[in-house]
Amino acid sequence: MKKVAKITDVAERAGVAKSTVSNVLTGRKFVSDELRKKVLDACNELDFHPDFYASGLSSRRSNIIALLIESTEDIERPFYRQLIVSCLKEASHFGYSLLLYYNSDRVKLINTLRQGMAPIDGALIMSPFVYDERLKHMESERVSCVVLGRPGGEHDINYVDIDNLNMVKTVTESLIKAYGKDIYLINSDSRMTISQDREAGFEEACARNGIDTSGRVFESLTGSKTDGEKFALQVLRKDAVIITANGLVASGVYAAAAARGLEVGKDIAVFALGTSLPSDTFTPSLSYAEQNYDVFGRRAVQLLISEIENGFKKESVLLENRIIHNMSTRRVVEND
Amino acid sequence: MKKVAKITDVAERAGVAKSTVSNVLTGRKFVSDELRKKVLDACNELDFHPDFYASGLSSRRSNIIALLIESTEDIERPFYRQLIVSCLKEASHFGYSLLLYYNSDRVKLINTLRQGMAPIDGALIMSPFVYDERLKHMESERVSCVVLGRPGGEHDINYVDIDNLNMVKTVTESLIKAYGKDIYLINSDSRMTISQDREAGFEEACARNGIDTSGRVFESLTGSKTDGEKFALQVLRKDAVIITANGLVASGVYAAAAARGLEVGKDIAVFALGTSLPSDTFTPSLSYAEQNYDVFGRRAVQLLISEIENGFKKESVLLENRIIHNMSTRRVVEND
DNA sequence: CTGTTAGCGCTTTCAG
DNA sequence: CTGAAAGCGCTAACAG
Repeated sequence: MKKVAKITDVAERAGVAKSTVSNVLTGRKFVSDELRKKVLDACNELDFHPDFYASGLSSRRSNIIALLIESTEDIERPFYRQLIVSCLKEASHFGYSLLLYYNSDRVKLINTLRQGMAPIDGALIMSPFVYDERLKHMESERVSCVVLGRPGGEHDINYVDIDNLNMVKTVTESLIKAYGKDIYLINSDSRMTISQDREAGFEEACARNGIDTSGRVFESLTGSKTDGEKFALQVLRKDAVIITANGLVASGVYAAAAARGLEVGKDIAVFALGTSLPSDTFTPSLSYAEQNYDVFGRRAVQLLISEIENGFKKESVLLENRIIHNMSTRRVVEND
Repeated sequence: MKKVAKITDVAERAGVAKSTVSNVLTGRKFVSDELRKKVLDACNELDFHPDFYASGLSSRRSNIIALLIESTEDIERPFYRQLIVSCLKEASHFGYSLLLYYNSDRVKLINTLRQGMAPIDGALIMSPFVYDERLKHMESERVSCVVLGRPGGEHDINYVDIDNLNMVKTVTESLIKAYGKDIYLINSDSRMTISQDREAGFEEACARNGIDTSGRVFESLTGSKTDGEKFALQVLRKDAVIITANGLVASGVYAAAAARGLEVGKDIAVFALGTSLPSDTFTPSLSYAEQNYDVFGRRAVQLLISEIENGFKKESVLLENRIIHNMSTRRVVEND
């Protein structure tokens, strides 16, 4: 039964001081090549591996970042699934691992941000947390944080968000120009800030074109094909435009159009503000806004790691979506 | 500038011994209700939170489990995205968080399994790791592990896998019975064990029905619609059966069928061994095997946590997929 | 650049 | 149940 080597053993074997071993391991102080090699050799010979807890107890560094998710969120959504993967990739790229917390108890989640409470150098948090006063009361004694989404008010916390408002505004305007003023929005859960931003963009564009939006915005809580079909059947006529929150809802609109004998793209327009279904699984191909959740996660991680390694500097990020016009809004393209 | 409370402060405030505080916090020894309350109150008043590193250094427990992913794996695959989410949900359910490691260096990944190398109580590892001899050489000094996928040979490590072989065998047999012997498999990357298992199942069923499989198995490395269309066009005739690795490839087969003037379900059969596209986005609806990656991850986590908390006990798991026959294999249903 | 030493904050032991 | 004390294994400060 061989014992596990510790830093003392390595020092002894290499014939150097304990601190020298520590210095070559952490790289925080220069050590001559000769000694460095001796130390490294000794480490190999003894199959030495530093202890995480012990080094963390002194250095307070773990090379781990956390992603905090409140379990009221539906983590099965494509958004989260993509986000987690993107964050993981980017974190790994910088030599960090990603620790996922998923809890219904926000207090627990927030407490995890305290220095030393969890083995993390920093954390990615979702925007609702920012409103929590507890977060304010621990400004000084918490780890680095970056917020995902739009935080309300002023905070000394960096954030990353997608510019939903301007995206929807742009889309709405170009659709009105190509198809006219009979335009509708089938939005998702209005409690989500993303829905609020989207609706605001829609309203702004309509206002500019003298369109009264009452009766023009629907809320689909399920985000399902059924909902899309149901709402579309209520309003669909020639030259109508329907903007949907996602691809599934759009597929319902397609079904409604078929039922009404209207040709998508030619008679009516359909645009999805986000979709996890490939646009060419639709006939005619669906126009949509590319939800770049990938860069969303990546930029957030970059911001966080920069803050961990170089200290805080105010530098939040607003990302633009790419708008893809396919055959379901063909008049827009033909206009150009 | 208030200082952060430590266990000594709590003890002082509660008027008890340091060890008593520790005992109520860890729950490892009985403490009278009276004292327990005093301690808990003191914790609240002082806003005390135990230090992760310090308690880990003594107790060697973190309530964190890891998922190790080699970065040669394409983590964007639906499999991984679902797996991560399922593991996270299940881990949280038991009060654990999930730490994700994603690295190209397998040695580093394996070293992470050593006791104390990382703040983890156990780890989920992918099957390729198991073949690594380094893993064997550290049996005694590693954390608890559960393998995801089929490990070769005998190991004293529990694993969870999906029974792909029998699933494909069953599907193949019932398709032959309903449509005849002109059957094909468009498989995915043959280096993946899942592909091997699937091909084996296909071969077994064919052998039993006196079918020579040469020229009947295609390998689609891209798993794309294009590939499905390409291969299907080579072999598609009336009464042909094509089993595909996924839904995208199946959509290519649908396209090929249309080009040939063959009606899916009636003239030919299409079956997807897995698909991330909802089957009703296909017309006619696609038959498929439900890839239950969700229970896959959950069972693995359950196994791991049981091992962490109750010690190792040989109890691996083989999961069955549910086979869903829709309109694209309608003769199978009509046969019944 | 080296080597000693003092912690880091908690758990555990053991005699009272 | 208490209280003192001995670690856990490493980092960091400081005198050489």
